[in-house]
Amino acid sequence: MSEPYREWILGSIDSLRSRKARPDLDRICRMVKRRHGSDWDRTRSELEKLIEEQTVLKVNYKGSVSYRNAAKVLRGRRRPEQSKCAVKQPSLADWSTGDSALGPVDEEDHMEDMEDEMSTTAGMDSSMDEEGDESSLDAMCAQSTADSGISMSPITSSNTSQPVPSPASSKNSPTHDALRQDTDSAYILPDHIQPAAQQDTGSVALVQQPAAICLSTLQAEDPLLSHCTVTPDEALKSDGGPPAVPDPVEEGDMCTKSTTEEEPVNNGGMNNGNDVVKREIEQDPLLWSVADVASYITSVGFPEQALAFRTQEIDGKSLLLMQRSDVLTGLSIRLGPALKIYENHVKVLQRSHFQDDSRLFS
DNA sequence: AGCTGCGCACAAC
DNA sequence: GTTGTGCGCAGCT
Repeated sequence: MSEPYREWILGSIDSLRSRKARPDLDRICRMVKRRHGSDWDRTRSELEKLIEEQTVLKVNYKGSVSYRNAAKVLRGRRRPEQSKCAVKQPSLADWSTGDSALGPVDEEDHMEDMEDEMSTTAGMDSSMDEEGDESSLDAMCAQSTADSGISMSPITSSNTSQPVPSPASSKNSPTHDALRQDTDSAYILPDHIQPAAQQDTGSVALVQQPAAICLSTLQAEDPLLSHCTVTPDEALKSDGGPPAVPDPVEEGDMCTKSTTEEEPVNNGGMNNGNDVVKREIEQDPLLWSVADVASYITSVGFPEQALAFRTQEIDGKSLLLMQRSDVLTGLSIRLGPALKIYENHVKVLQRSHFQDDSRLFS
């Protein structure tokens, strides 16, 4: 999609929200048209694209369609109201793992945090079936995941993408969340990415999907991994940072702990997908575009947070200039992932980059 | 007429 | 009690 539209639409949504107006299609299109003169249909189609890539979330709130700026929803302390109505279909899960999105209190340790990050599955709602007048948009419903590290990433494939079911977190009883029925408001996936389990009754199964799903999702959603055929661990571990930098462990845990730790410089097992990642990593981060940065953040296991980087238009230069506080507070991402991203990736990239620079001058 | 601000009620947590 | 949401109304342009 064209960048201006992203800004325009997100800006309109934010603006509408700030004045307590429902950010629905009508208001969004009207505002974009008024502010920027954009054609209504064009705005609508661009909005559709944003929904598809989950920059915008389409929700059903209090019986009407509403749109959310995904980057801001991520920090939501809870999901929109739900469970007010009778359930027609089992929803997949709590989209926000509301409790865990509340703040840093549950970021006490890495394991807990990783469980936390994985504790959210795609929230979906069958209630959207009731809508009949927004044919195109209806097919493009965004899932929301405040905590899932994966499912917020852009969907690039219409037939391979799946929301990432997350391993259950005993702490937050995600199974219960998963079984909670989204009715009044929920984030919805397009049909083509609706997991099969949602179409039957397999909510529990979904929230406990094996790690392999993580890879398929990464492959489907992350261009850098789109060719990947390795295990999730390999995919995640091999790209943890620039060469010669120890790879953080936790990202590997995102999907499975089945592999042993490897040095990231050991690319012996890398496949094409990882080669892509490697090439990008080896490229000077200074040259990275916003998309490159987002892809990198996604590739190291933080697709949800990558969205924040994209939203804040962090390119390679910005990334190398980022300070700890910028990552921790400037991106509106949760403290746990933010700390990991900064300590394990941003800092590492910066160190590597500036070491290279200093070598040049010495 | 259309846009904006906001009090208020509601629901989730 | 806190927070997110948005209806509905009043004021503004």
